[in-house]
Amino acid sequence: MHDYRTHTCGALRKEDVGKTVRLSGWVHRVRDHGGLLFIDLRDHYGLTQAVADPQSPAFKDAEKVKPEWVVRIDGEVVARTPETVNPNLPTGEVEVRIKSIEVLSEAKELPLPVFGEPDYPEETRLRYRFLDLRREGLHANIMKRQAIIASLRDRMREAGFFEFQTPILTASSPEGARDYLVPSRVHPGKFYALPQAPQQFKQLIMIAGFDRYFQIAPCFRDEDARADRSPGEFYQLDIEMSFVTQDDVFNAVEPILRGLFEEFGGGKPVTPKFPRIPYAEAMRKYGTDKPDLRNPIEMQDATEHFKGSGFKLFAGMIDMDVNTRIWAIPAKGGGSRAFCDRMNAWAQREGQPGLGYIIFDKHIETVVWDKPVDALSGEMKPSAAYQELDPDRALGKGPIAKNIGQERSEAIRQQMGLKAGDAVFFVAGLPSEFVEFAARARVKIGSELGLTATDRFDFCWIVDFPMFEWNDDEKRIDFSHNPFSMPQGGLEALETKDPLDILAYQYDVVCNGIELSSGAIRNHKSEIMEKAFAIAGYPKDELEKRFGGMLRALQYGAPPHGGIAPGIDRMVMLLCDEENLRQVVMFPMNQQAEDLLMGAPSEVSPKQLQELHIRLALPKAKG
RNA sequence: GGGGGUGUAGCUCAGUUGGUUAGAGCGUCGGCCUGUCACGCCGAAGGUCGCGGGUUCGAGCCCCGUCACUCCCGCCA
Repeated sequence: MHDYRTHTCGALRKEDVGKTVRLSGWVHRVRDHGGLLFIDLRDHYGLTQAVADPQSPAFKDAEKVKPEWVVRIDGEVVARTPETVNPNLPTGEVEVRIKSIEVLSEAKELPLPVFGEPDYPEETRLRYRFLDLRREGLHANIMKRQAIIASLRDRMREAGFFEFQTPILTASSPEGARDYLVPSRVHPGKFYALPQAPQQFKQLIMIAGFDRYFQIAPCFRDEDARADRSPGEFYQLDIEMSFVTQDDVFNAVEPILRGLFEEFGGGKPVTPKFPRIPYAEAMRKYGTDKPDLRNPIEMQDATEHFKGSGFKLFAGMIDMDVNTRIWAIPAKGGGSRAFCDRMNAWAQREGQPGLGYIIFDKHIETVVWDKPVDALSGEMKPSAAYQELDPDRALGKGPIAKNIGQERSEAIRQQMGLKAGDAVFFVAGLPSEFVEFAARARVKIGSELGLTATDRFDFCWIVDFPMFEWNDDEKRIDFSHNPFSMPQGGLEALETKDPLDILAYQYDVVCNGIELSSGAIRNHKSEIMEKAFAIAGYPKDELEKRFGGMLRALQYGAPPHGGIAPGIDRMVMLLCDEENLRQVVMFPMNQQAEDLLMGAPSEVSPKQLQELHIRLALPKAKG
């Protein structure tokens, strides 16, 4: 018989009744009835109930075991009587009658229970991550993560991609995030950097002629953490393809993402054909470049309706500044005073002056009869009654409606496609200043009114990002996304158009309001790269210094190429329905970028520093 | 770097207007219990109320400082 087990704790079934078996695992729960003792034995594969009675010579040993001890149990598989079957366990039709039990490893009193799934402080969980990982929910998430990654590898290979590794110790890139630096022992005073992404390497792989690359790529950025953003390190499904247009990238990646979400999304429907929304349109309709399309609300411009209107606040703003815009946010089913006031109060809490609205009520008017109401009695009884005049119309209510009048209110209602019982909210001013709030109002209205679906994966491509943007702090033109993107219109556009009007073959893929990835068709011509960097204020020698390798590669026959890099952690979070990365990463760091289990970062010995030619210049202690 | 939240038993939390000896559930320990699977019942141990200072006759509670964790802003080509 094997030293530790003949079966796993998830294996035994009714067919195994009568077998003598050996199981090893952790003591999950003990239920001691005095005359009868149950031990739930757990391993990776499942849970099996073992039972000891006082006649058994093992009873005394079995009484001693405690939760999370590791034990080996020898015994006989017996069928449970019908009334004692546990339908919640795959092994619930049988149990193991204990013949002998041996303790392989004891456990101290637990700092956090493995049994059950309540919340525990992050610090404890991270310090005892190995215990936390034994718990069912986290264990399942980590297993799902590895299945997702395995599936991605299969799908990528099936789609004709090849997995290549790229260096971890590489050169610092001055663009983008803060680098993690690694001192060089051999070259005093010089440093490697960990890659923020294999961006340049994957382009070099294309230039080297390998045609289709992917990698489950570790990326390192020394930036502060968020709930959905690990400090330090994370993984991307890094993809690059040669001789492709933007459409080719979409056509390659979309089925992989859709298939993945269909496979692991628990049956939630996935967008059959990802819509492609230009950046400018997304900003106009949703106020953001990562819209949650489960929320059906689309904003519209309603400036015209307020021009010269009796609502002096908005009309005045329009007169003062031609760039003033009034955006309307439709709120189906939001046509109640209580709801609109609540939204207004919310806006004020958010630091806004308020959130103007029109409520659309039923088109009802008071009608006075001066004819007999009761024909039989003939009694003359002038009385008031209400009549719904026109079910296709609605009556605008609220201060704004009062000031702009019914005609303009009705025009707004028709433009927004609203009915009686609905409402519309307005944000006013310069779009650049209010979009962010408008986007939040859209999200708030959608969720408050229950308009936003919760049981779907809604994908879209955001396309046609601007190549450059105005950096108002430094009063200069910046790259708005990736400096390696191909501008639409190529060199000619760069030479003739206003830089801020130039679009790039730059795209994002968004799911449920979460940006999964950016990607681009790359700039494969050195002269276009030189021109683009010149517009962003980098002279040629600067470009040479920073991206010399890349620039050189572009001068020796670079194929047109492009790619994308969806974030693995975020996809797993979506598929595990988790809000926090720590629920889907095996050994995460805390928000201060510390590994509490291993004790990283840590001080190193003077000898190590000496070898690296490093002397510390520590900040003075506070106080 | 900045803002918010939290910090009370091993764990999750309650703790009234500042007022006697700071409570509950889970866990731990002891006892009882032959069909439980969140077993049940009885009992016990377990507290620097994050830390330091202040106000007060009196502070878990109020004030100041500080630390830790967390969420957010900045940052993340």
